[in-house]
Amino acid sequence: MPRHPIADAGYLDKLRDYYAQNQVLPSYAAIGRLIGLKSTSSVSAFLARLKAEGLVETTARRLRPGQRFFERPLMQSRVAAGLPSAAYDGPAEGLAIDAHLVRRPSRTFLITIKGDSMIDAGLMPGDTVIVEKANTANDGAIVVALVDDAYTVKRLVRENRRYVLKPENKAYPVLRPDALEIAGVVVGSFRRYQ
Amino acid sequence: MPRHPIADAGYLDKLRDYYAQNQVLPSYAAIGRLIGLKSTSSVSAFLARLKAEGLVETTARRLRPGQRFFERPLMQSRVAAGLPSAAYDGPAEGLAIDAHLVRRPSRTFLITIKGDSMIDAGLMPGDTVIVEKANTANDGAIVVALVDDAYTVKRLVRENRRYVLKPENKAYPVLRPDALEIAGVVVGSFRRYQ
DNA sequence: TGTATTATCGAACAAACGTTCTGTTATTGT
DNA sequence: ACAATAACAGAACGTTTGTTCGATAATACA
Repeated sequence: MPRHPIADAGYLDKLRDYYAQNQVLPSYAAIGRLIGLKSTSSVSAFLARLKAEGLVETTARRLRPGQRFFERPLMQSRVAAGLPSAAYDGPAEGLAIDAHLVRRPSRTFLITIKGDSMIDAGLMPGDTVIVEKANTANDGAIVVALVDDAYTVKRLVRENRRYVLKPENKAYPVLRPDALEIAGVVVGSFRRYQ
Repeated sequence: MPRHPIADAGYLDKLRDYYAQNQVLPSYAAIGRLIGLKSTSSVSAFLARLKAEGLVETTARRLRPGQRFFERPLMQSRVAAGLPSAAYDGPAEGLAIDAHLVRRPSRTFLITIKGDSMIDAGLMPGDTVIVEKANTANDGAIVVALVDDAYTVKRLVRENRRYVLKPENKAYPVLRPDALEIAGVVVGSFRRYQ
């Protein structure tokens, strides 16, 4: 009795809302209560549909969001009409941002940018960079290096046979420390206004 | 028998990594396997410690991440000695990225920066800006405006008696649209490398 | 040394879990 | 009008869940 031909869309929205607020998916019974299904078998069928679409997965009897679960319309520059309502009124972006930026939490730390030596790379004073701990890094990567007991964020560049630390600001000189100790690789950055 | 005085730090790391990869917390038995505890009662005790610190919560028999679960250690520029190992200093300086950047989830959406018109403000092509929906904005704020059916990110500046949209790149002209419709205010931005 | 304290294990257990099967009702297509 | 289909409810089920209790061993402190 398909009362709502494609009610799944609305159901999914509610599931996403719940996850955004709780960082957990509810039990089948709770999902039923949430979206208005009285039987867990109905929930099971509903979830089977979502599974087929890659929206959720089950591993070891544990329901979890699938790849597509977090897909949401990112605003495009071009817009047909109206205001950004496709932005999905639910509070899900927060977690998406975190997962997007932090891949390995246990190896990740943050450093606040001091000064404008990396400004041409778009790193302004006060910005926070996301760093993954590492002892080595590729040529051209932005790294956090330990120089004179202070962390410094610079671009690692190969110069002849050695690596040097290059600021992204012509007003600053290239650093050629005797011992170059790398603390980590910058994998992202963020900033808040005001 | 405290074989590891503060082993919880390492345990927590593993939990966080697991969550980052799976978007779900494992069952008690699986947590035991993950961190090396053979009894679910040990896991229960371990989790009780995390609960006391606000790192996880339990609602209706369902384990979920707490507020502090997503905090990342924030390093200081100056470092006394050694590498950043401060992963678990109790209430250490930590920052939950999503909560930091997204204050009002229901009014927040994201836009990807196209072009280099805001590069002097540190917004590079490909950066994502976090936008709070609003119809008005303060003088000097970076806003998302609707100009010719396209979203554009510019700085809102008062010029005589009207507001204009000022790029942060001298190569671009100031926009003086007849009708200035503001979609939202940029409250933050982030970028991922590679 | 002796006594708390803490971290862990092992086992027992009721509650909750998700699956599966059967039956009912509404819609769709012919 | 009638079969086929789809969405759902309800009940039965074996499994898994997380809690709790008692016991053990290692450290910390007096």
